[in-house]
Parts: sequence; C-alpha cells; structure tokens
Amino acid sequence: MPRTKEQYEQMRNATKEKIQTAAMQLFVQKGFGSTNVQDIADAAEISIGLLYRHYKSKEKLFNELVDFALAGMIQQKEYFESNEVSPKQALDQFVHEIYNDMMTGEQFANLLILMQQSFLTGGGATVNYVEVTRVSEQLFRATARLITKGQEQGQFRSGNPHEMVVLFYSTIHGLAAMKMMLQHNFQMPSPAALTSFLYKEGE
Amino acid sequence: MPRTKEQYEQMRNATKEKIQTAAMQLFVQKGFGSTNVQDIADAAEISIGLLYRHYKSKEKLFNELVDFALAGMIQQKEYFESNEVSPKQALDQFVHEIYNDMMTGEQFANLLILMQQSFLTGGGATVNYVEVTRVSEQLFRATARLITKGQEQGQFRSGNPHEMVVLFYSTIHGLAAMKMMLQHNFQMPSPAALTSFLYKEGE
DNA sequence: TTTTATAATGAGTAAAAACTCACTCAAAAA
DNA sequence: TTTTTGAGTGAGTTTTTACTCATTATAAAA
Repeated sequence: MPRTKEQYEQMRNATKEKIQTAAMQLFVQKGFGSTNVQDIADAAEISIGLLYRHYKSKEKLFNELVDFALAGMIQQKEYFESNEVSPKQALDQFVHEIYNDMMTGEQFANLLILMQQSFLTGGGATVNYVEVTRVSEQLFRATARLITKGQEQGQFRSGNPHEMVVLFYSTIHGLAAMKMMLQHNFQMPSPAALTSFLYKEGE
Repeated sequence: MPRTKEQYEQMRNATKEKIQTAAMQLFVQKGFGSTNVQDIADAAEISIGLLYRHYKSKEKLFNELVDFALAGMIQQKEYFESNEVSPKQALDQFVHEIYNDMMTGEQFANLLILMQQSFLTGGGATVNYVEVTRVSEQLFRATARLITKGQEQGQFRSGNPHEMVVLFYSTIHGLAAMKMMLQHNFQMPSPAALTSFLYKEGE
C-alpha cells in the first residue's frame, strides 16, 4: 500500500506553500503581467505541471493570494469593531504590529502591494473586484467609526474622519511601496510619527 | 510637392502625444506587463504600425514616460536647492501643487505610480534602473537638506531628516496610489495634514 | 490632374507565455 | 520484491502578443 492520506496531504500542503511564497514574491516584485508561471515554478523549485495541479490558472493563484490579504483585512476590521480597547489603543496596537512587521520582514508590505495590484481594474488578473472593494470599504468604515469615537472621547483631533482614514491608510500603503522601492535605503519611521496627525497634543 | 516640414512635424507630434497619453493611462492602470501594444494603439486611435514608427519597442515607450517623471523630479530638486524661499515655504508650495493636481486631474498621481513600476527590479521593463535610483536619491537628499535647514531655523520639529523625508514621500506616494484605487471614493486630505508632522505647533 | 514625400495601415510572422498530458518517481505495506 | 496510488515531471501544444513590412492614404504644389 502507498502512503497514508495524511502523508499525501502534507506533501500537497508543502508544495502549495512553496508555490504561494514564490508567487507572492514575484507578483509583488514584477507585477502580475510581467511574472510568468515558469519563473514561479522555478522559484518554488517544482515543475510547471505540478503548479497546474494545484492551481487551474495563473489568475486563480493570484486570486488566492489576494484572498489571504482580504482575510487579514476582515480580521482587522472585526478587531476594530470588538470594542475590546480604546480607539487610541486599538490604532496604536495596529500601527505597532505594522511597525514590527516592516522592520523584520515584508509579509505585510507584500500584502498591501498585492492589494494595490488587484485593485487596478483589469490589472491582468480579473480578481473579484467587487469583493476587494467591499472589504476595503468595510475596513475603512470601521476605522472611521473608531476615529469618530476617539473624537467624541476627546482624545483625537477634530477633522473629517473619512479624510483622516484615507490619510492613515495612504501613509501605511506608501510606506510599504517605499520599502519595496528603496530596499536597504528605507528607514521605517517611528510608530508615533504615523499617527501624530490623529491625536491631540500630549495624548 | 507634398506638405511642408513643419506640417509633417506637427502631425508626428500629435500622434506621439496621443500614444503617450494612452500608454500612460494603461501602464498606470494595468501595469507594464499586462498592457499590450494593441490596447495602446486602440486607445490612441492609431494602428500598431504607426506606434512602432514612433517607438522601437514597448519598453522604449515606457522608458520615455519614466523620463518625463524623472525630469519633473530633477526640476523639483533644483527648486529645493535654489534657496529662493524658506524651507517651509518651499515644502508648502510643493504640497500645494500636489494638492491642486490631485484635486483636479491625475497627471501627478500617474507619474508617481509609473515611478513605482519602473522601480520594481525587472518589472518587465528594464528601464535605466540606475538612473531612476540616482535621481530619486538626489531629490530625497535635497529634501532632507531642506528639513535640516528648517530645523536649524527652529521652524521644523526635531527628528532624523532622512526618516522624515521617507515619511513625507511615502505619504504622497500612498495618496497617489489610494486615489487610483478608491477612484471617486478618494477624498484628498488638506495640504496642512500632509506636513503637520514636519512643523512645530503653530508654525 | 499628376507627382511626391511622408504619414498611416493591418495582415502576417516570430517569439514568448500559458496550459496539457502521457509518463516517471517514491515510499509504504503486502 | 512487488504492488499500489497519488505526487511530480517537462516536452509538446495552443494561445497570446510583440514586432515587421508591403501597401495605401493624404494633401500640398507643380
């Protein structure tokens, strides 16, 4: 008799992970259109045939990676809505996580760049554009509510919450892009600098 | 006898401009690799053949667009170095220009996204990567000097100038990307919000 | 109306990239 | 050692896309 179900499953999971890691790297680095499946297979150290056993098409692979990013956004949104901590604490912790991630690795930055690519209408991959938009809007709305609450509690500066949200995520996204571009010349700003425009003096 | 030299030149300039406009739109929207020359020709309302009369290759076309962006950066750098106005005035004016551009059109945002694409090593187009890096570094350095001067004059907050520059351009770049992604949901923050982390209170 | 110089065309070609499938490989157990 | 089953392979096929070139269109002046 051959290997057990579990053994086979572990093998499949291992190769799938190799594919995902390689694809993420390349899609972010070169864009969907400029990445070819041969490169992905080479980077994952597998054959093209095996790649196609796991993903019906290059686009399906891309979509799955975008889904990971979406899942992260939904999780974040739910945390923001859980009211476990104060608005400031919630945002500070979020920024702190981003800071750590950006200082040590690039997982977070990669997911953000991937989101940007998926957003570009017909950016090669006809991802579920509607879904991406919906989730983004949800996260934006949840963050805006957090800001509104912070303003009511007097800890946050006044200002249009939606405008502040746009600036907040623009800054984070811009840092991810800049990290990719500058490579070792990139110097991550302190977490406090990223939120200073949100809080009142001395808070 | 046929048309005059000037008439022919004007014809060529007109089609070249149509190509550039169409290509800029598409490269920014879909990325270099996912944009095909047929689409560019269609958008420019010309034939593929004519496109190739003006540009030897898709890559050459892309490179010319990047060169426009580089020229803008060099101009900005020279203005920063000219010492015509105070550091705060120089940066405020820069941000003001960006603000107007982002409120009315997308020329500026497009150029920034294009820069990002050209940066991605081997992003399909093997642009003069060295040149792009050099010019970017020059602009960053000039901006850092401006900040240092502002700090010496006591108008700017203290902090690592390079770190502040990275945050400054990250924010601007992030806004450009966000504008592309959110489309009509994008709300441009006030110019003051973009520079608040640079200046001392009340300045 | 004819000539002429150059812009403009787009079917055709070559190259690259996505995807398939007939086959081999590996390891557990009989 | 043989059998079994599903992972893994990569040359080959199809599809797409960059690029070419023989031909046509245009408008000014002879």
